Amino acid sequence: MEALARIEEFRHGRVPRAVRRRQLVELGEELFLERGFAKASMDELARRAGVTKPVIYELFGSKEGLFNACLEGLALRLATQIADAARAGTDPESRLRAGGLAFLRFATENRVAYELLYEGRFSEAAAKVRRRQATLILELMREMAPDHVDPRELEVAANAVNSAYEGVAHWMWDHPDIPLETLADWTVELLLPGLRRFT
Amino acid sequence: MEALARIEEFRHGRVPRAVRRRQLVELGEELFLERGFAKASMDELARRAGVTKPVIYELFGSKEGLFNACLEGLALRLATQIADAARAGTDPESRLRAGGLAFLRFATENRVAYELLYEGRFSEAAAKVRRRQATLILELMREMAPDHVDPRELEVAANAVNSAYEGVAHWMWDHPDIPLETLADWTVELLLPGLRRFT
DNA sequence: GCCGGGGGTTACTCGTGGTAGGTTACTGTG
DNA sequence: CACAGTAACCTACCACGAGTAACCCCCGGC
Repeated sequence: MEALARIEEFRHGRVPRAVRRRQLVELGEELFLERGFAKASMDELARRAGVTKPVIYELFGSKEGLFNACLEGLALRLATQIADAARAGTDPESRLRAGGLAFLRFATENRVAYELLYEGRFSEAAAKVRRRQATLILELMREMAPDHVDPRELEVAANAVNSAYEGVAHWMWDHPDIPLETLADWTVELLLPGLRRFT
Repeated sequence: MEALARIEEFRHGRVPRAVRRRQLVELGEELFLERGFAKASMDELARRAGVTKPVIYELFGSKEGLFNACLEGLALRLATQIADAARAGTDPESRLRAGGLAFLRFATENRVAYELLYEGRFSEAAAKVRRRQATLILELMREMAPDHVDPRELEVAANAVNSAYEGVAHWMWDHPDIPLETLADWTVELLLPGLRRFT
């Protein structure tokens, strides 16, 4: 902290790599959130950071590289919020309920950020995040599942559950009048019966 | 047919708007499938069509406009295949089974096309296609649903089902060893119990 | 024969991702 | 204290792609 403060005082705005990197990721996140990936310009980021482009390219290699770095934090926040909520429950139903609710809450409170996560399927970053999410759900399910279930089938179910919640989130954005909790309940009621086999 | 053939003979490659339009949509579809939206260049499309860019812009207004036009056909094919399959069944279970299977089949046989449909959530076209798909499922469900169910809840369920199948399709691409029919069965078994309330 | 308009082209602008090569400020070493 | 060496940074550019203004040319109808 105090070390950072001292470092920030470098004359001429000159700053160590690590610090500049963090600053750019932060400003980049803002910019991507405002404009989306395609319309965000590296020139503008450079302007906002009071730096020139080669600095950014030195640190991140490419626009996609910067994008990946910016998604890191977002994806982590999402994953931990869901995991924490789900693992607070003990029985399968309460875990699904809590996890789903946490996800929908995240989706409302960070709508733009969440949309950003899934912008551009071609971005390898987005695909990775998607997989990570599904894996997390898979882990959570595995913790409750008996041994005799086909692991492949469990995997498919985890993916389906993940995507189903995504779909619900999209619907939710178009219908803000329906309370989030109601939506979470509906989704649980839809998915839970089919999930009982895995518990 | 014969009228078209006569028209194609126009000297200097000069051709009526409607014909040029169809040709460009066809070539555009190819190009987008090859390169994806972002990396497909209008200059190249123009080259391939043996035409210059202003012609394209005259007909479609913008790159997104062309993209929309190209998605039209794809989305239509997808929707009709699912609808036909689903409506062939009589009871809810067989309809879900048939519809889901049709979707997964489409996803395998037209993988690139399908990915294209969902590339770029910001593309209004993609969002529209997504909504249309969900609406189709909703229609199919409504045909079997009793009167007492909350229409909102039904809508949410339709979206969830749609997205769940999307997720399964993605998993499928990463695991080609699992037969499509098995996957379809698993998905039905996962979703059907929760859907019985709506029948 | 002339003229109106549909179909097409040339030749640009402007913005943006990306880079080569030079410059400045700080740091450790004799 | 001079003097590398290096980390941070900048100027000035390139290539390329979306989109456009202004012009052309050929055909059918009068």
